Amino acid sequence: MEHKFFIYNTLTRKKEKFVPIHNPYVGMYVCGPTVYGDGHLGHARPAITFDLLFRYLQHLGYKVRYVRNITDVGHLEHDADEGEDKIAKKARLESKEPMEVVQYYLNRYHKAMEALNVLPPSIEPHASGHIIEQIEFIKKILKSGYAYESEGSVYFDVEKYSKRYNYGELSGRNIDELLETTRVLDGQSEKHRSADFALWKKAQPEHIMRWPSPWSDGFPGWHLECSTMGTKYLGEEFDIHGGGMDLIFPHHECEIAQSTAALGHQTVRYWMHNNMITINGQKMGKSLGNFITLDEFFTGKHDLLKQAYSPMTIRFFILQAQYRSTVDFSNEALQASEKGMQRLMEAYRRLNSLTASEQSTIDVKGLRKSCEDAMSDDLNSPIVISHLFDSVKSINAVKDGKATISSEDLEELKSVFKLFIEDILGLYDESAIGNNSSTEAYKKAVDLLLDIRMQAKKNKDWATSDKIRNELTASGFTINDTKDGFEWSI
RNA sequence: GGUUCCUUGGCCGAGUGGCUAGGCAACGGUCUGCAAAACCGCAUACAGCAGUUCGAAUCUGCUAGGAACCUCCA
Repeated sequence: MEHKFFIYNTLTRKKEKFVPIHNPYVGMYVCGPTVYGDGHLGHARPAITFDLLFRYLQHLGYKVRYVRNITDVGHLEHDADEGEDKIAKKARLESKEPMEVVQYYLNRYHKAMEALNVLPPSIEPHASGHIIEQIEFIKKILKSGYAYESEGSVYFDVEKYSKRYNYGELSGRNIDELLETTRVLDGQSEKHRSADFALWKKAQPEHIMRWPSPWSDGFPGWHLECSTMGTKYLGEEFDIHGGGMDLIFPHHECEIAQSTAALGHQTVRYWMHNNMITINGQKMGKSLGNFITLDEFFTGKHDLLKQAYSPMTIRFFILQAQYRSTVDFSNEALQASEKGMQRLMEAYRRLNSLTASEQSTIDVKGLRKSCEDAMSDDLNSPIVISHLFDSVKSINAVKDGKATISSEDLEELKSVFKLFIEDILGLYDESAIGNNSSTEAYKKAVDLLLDIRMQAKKNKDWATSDKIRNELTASGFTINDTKDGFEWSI
């Protein structure tokens, strides 16, 4: 299998040709959500970006194992010394078991992801389910000498590590500066340096999420789960690791350090990072309090939203930007996406009612390759969409009788549209009506009404024809007359 | 303060040296009983200044504005 698929590697800061380690198998790991709150628009971005990657890799013929973790141990809220993890805190506030909180938000996350047509990953490991593995991982780092125990906690020794390896290579941070600016630590701290990070944290008495370990009853550090679970399920070396750009430092930098310290080599070939979604030019984030949850988008219930936006509108909106660009949220932009997507899906539907002719006056041949080239250029979904829109014009021209299409070209166009719209971009027709026997009957009934209207039109009985159209419109249907008939949708 | 990055027409958003992005909106027109849909036409955009070049939105420098990371964050 040989493909020219280029992806931007954060580690080298350039686009590189994708070559899997164990062709045709591909391992990809993506940082998933910390489940202590509802998912917001920002969470949709990596989910959709890496869903696009997952789908495209499969289209290219790779056998992909996609691992997306669930962080349910909770990252530390503030400085480690006064640490209380987010899930424990939320649990206390809501008087619930931590795992009850986790389950609640995880269910809601899954529901939102399903609505966005994000395929479930192959494995969705929980950090809390891999405490033993994480402890073993810490032991390896201790054994290699890059960690130290202090007051029941274990910390990673960044300075020592940086003498042999390159701490900061992913984020472009200068280790000397990092160490320089963090040199002053009061003697009370357990950490030798503040640049050091926790691998194991001793739990305070009030800390309810805790597990036994050789060092103390406590919990694993924030970065460890990804190193541990990534290598557990994908091997000591795997192809792709993804996540949001805000995770580059310190999260992914620490991951590289941990894995390298434990195993003696790096584990990840290609690091991919999606950019942020902004709101008024500023990052949408939990800590900034300027986020809009996915449910709020779906229902339109938020002060900043002028209307509800369907899951597919959100998905299309995100796919209209390349994943490494920021996307600025605004009602105008979302409305433009909604309209545009409707036009695209309308044309896709129309494809099934086109009549083929002997010859084509439109050009269909280049489309498949153009779309593939765009996808292969670091997942350039906006270019794919622009190519599809070019074909929308052709489809409409045929529909209007201003152009013709051969049956061969029509089949090709249908095939390419299905492939890119449904299989790769993961868009589905939200206004499509199912195909079971009851909807068949319902469709026939609507068709019958509109046939009667056509008859009335022929007789210039505008009162009857307008009545039928108006009543149906009032019930939520959209009726469009065509050259020699009608189209309807709901 | 340090590191990195961004600034494209009314809005969103591709493009990284010469050749059309695309979508939405607006405007004009065609079609139509009306409406809708569709189609056609339409913006000589690239933050500012200077430089490199036969030629720059695209390279270099400076200026202005903005962002991300440096602390949990997708």
